[in-house]
Amino acid sequence: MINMTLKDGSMRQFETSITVYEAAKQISNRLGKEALGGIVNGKAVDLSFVLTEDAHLDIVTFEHPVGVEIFRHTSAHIVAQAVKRLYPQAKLAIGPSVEKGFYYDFDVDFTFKLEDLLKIEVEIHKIISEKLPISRFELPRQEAIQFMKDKGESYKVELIEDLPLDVTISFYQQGEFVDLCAGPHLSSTGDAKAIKLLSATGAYWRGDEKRKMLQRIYGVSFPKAKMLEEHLLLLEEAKKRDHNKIGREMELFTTVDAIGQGLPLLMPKGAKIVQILQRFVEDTEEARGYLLTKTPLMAKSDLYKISGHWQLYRDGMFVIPDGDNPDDALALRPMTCPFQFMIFKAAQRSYRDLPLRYAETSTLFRNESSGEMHGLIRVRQFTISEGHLMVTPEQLENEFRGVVDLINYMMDTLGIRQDVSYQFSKWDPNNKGKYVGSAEQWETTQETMKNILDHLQLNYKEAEGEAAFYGPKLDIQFKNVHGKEDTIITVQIDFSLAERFDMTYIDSNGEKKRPIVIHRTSIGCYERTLAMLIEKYAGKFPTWLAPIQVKVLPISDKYQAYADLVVSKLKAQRIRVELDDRAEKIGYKIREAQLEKVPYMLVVGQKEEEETVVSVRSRKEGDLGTKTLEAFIEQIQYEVNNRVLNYE
RNA sequence: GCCCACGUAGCUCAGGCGGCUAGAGUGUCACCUUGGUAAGGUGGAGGUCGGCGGUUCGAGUCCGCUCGUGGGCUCCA
Repeated sequence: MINMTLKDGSMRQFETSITVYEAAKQISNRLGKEALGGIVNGKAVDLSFVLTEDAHLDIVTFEHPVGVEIFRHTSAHIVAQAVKRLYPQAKLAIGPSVEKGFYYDFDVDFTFKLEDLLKIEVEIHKIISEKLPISRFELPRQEAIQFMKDKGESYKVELIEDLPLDVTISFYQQGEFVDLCAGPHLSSTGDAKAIKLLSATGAYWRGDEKRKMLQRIYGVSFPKAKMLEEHLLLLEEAKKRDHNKIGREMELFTTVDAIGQGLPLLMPKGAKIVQILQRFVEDTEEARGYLLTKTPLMAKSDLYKISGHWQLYRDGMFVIPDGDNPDDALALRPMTCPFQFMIFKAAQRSYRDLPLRYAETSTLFRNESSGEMHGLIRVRQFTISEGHLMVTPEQLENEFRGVVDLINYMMDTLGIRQDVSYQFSKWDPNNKGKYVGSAEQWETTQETMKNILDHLQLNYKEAEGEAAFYGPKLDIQFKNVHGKEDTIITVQIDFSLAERFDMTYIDSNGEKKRPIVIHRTSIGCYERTLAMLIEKYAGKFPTWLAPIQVKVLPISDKYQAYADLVVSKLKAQRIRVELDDRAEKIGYKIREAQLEKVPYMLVVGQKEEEETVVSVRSRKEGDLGTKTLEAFIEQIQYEVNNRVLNYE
């Protein structure tokens, strides 16, 4: 008799040893049909895993993340099998399940074109219909290495050699195809059902750009064809919110070949939104004790040599030669820190002056590599709500909290707080050359930061090797419509640069001390934030952010004079208004205004003129009936002053 | 920087196995219509098919290079 504790806490007894699959069938018919694998005492296993003793058992289906992983991982193996059949010389690298599906990397002496993917898909469907049983076997380390050597799979050999000595080395076989894999997997290739290949791209072996570029095939898979169709439809829908598409359609920004990559132009409507955000940010920061600075956009190399940028970040900077002497070069600034540090240093500071909080709406330049630019999200010139706080060690935690509070306020005001995730970005101790400062400094700073984050009860994930070169970061991440994650806001604690810049303050004992620096942004960079807002609201911005808040639509040109009066009264109240006085019918004008995503339309005709009112139509709710202009102005001002959010 | 896909009118796109004067919708302009809550009608203008070079009797179409856009890799706000 063995006892299994199920995930709902109930207990189940089985006569003798039994496979996970049989157990699932006995628990329920449905579970037997849908089971993809199991979790036994926290460890994911195949359906064929034999239960021999008491344990916690969780049967996983496609509704469980582990089930999805098993499913997608097997899909990757099927892709690899298909590729090996069509291109026997292809060498296998790795093929994991990832958030958006799965991929498999191959070393081939050509590149996969779209038409190759189609051929591979045909072979995949063959393999699925062959219903090949998938079985697991284990080999001792040396035999495993020899086994893969014999097959000419040099990448697999490298992988095995790098495995920890105590780990069990397992393989999975389906038909003629064998792959090194920890598993678990489905029981048969027939269970993989609906696999779709999405793209072929290049990817460096082990993510190292100095090593060989392999060919990666991305795909996605589901247990039912219908689920796959729905998923593909969802991807299409998401692309309709793409800030690149909406931003260009709504004339928020554009790009021009002759100006260059990563250098978007904000058009009047986009610039208006950024201006609104910037005013809001600067006012809020001032209210919270920040001092505004305005510093140069470029500096001599001397400055960057002190900060470490010249040594560690030179590839990322635009360097401007100055005469014949390379030592006299200027560089456009990639960060504001050294400039604000110099302001700190421009006077003798006392502990009574701290904390000093500097803020600047700062334009930065970063020479991103050419394949990196993306709409407004990755650009070469951007403007960030930058700031640095110089604090004493005692003030650090409180000031850090203050920064997080400011950030939360910003995110709440924009309505995006529930859409972000927190990441604690740490250094990579195995790559010390990328950073300034000692290992001890890094470890203690990270510990300090971790404590603060824990006190703040932020639900963060840790990311090694993601720190800035001068310190660990709290990164606030958001995902774009393609599911790609980017940092929108960041806070960093820096124990290094104060030393490099010889920044000091006099403490209460009259001794010189180094301040701790908090690098932070309150709303991130305006271009990227705008991109995120476009995608968040699909262009239907809240009234306070909408570049055009009201469109006045006269029924005909007989009411032009009244329409002009309405427009001028709104303008006098600083409401952003446009007049559509084209000789078109009202239905047509409404349709256009609606497609332009203007929050309010005011229809004016004979009735309105006689009664001196306006007919209000909202983007969201349609016809709202007539109101006096004063009442409408009051309503819109309420929305603007309170920064009312809307989700449509 | 590397890999994949793409670049045709202001915008969205069709076409393309090399062959008359390159199409549509939408926008824009003119005229008619003066209207009541998501598209009224007619007509006109607008393109050296991203750029440069090559193959050819002939290139928007084929080839090479280049610029740009989108998606990945490395990197990063």
